[in-house]
Amino acid sequence: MNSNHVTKRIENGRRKTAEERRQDILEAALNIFTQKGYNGSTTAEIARAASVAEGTIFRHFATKKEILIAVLEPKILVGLINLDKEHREYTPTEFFRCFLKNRLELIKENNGLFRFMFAEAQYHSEVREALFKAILEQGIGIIKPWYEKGVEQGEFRPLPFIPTMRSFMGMALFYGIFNGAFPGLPQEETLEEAADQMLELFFNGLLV
Amino acid sequence: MNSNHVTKRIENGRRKTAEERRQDILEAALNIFTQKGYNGSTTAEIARAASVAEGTIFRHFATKKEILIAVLEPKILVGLINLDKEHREYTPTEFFRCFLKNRLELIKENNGLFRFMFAEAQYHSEVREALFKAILEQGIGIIKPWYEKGVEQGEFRPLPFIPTMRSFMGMALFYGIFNGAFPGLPQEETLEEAADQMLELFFNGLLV
DNA sequence: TATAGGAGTGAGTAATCACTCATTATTGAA
DNA sequence: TTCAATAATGAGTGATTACTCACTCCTATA
Repeated sequence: MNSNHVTKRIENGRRKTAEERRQDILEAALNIFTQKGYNGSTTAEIARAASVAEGTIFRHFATKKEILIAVLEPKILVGLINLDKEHREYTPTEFFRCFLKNRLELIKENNGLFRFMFAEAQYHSEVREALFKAILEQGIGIIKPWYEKGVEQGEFRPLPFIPTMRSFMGMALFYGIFNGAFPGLPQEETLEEAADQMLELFFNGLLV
Repeated sequence: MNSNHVTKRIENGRRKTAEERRQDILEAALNIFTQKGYNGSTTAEIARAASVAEGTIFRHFATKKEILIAVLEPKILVGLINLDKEHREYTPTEFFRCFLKNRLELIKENNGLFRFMFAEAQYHSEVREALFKAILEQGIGIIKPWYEKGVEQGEFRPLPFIPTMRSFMGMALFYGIFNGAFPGLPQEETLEEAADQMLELFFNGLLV
């Protein structure tokens, strides 16, 4: 007996479009996923959070895993920083400063998402490969040209690129992701200060 | 009808002790957990991997979650490095070199475990808190005295400790954990070389 | 040798899961 | 207004889950 059927409407009385419903579900799924992990979340829970019936979910996505992919797909490609807005002549050093601050902001704003992505990358090869590709693209595609420019101009020492980039990314990710995971970690600094301290070490090292 | 009952024995014909069985189960559980995650693993699977009946598991552990805790408990405390074996007069710089190599080896040997711990820390507060405590103990308890000694002796610049330590740990963890997760990452170096390159950057910085 | 009790077993259980589908609601076009 | 197409629904389904328990096996002691 399916008698009390009332489809939800938005203000102007229009029923939501299929695309809007899809987005509702994805948004709810991301929320639940980041809280409980993929395997710890149920489709019933996601449906409740999205205010739709469980069956509706499977009208928009064939399987639960398809939701996971659809959730991460647009998020994983957020590699493009808007360095270009000023666009005028960065020195390589300035580029690194700007890039780091940009990444730290991004990670801070999407903290749960980032932690979730790295966690699930272990268990889902699709996620792992997409994330791997994104990291490489940022590292090789964006950073490397600036790094080489810095070396050519005599601004940077000619250290091997991959290990240097890996250390740089490690600093940023550990600050952004783990600080979010362990909110008790002693950290008085603002994001701006944290970036400056990281850069001070990265550029000049610990030794006198 | 439970008629074909044959308890397994080890070489000398003795039945395993309760403690030995417990360890079998923990070892099997760690294997399964690191492959599929906590929620992705089933007690039936763990039992099969440990060559015991599913019921046996629940004679040794009250719940599945208790297995998780028992698996990680001894692993999480592996903070004590054996720097002391030579024991003679490290300079602070030498300490950092030795500590880093030691940690990289540890992470490499227990790669799946480390990734699993960080992943599950998100979803289980017990794991999170234990891990958090271990990180703090290593950072504050082990590294800090050496760091301060280095500053006093004029070997290190007086940078703020927490951000510096965080960057240091970030480099090490990102190398150890993510390199294990993304085996395709370009990395020709041995662990020894990787450590040296990390230290070169950490001590002297990128700028000329 | 007899026996008490701990260790081990695996079929059974209630709960929960992802997913289905018959039915109803809502739409835009004719 | 009618109607065909599409969207939404939620009870239902078979599979799977963590966990139980009645029972058997094993061993240490007397």
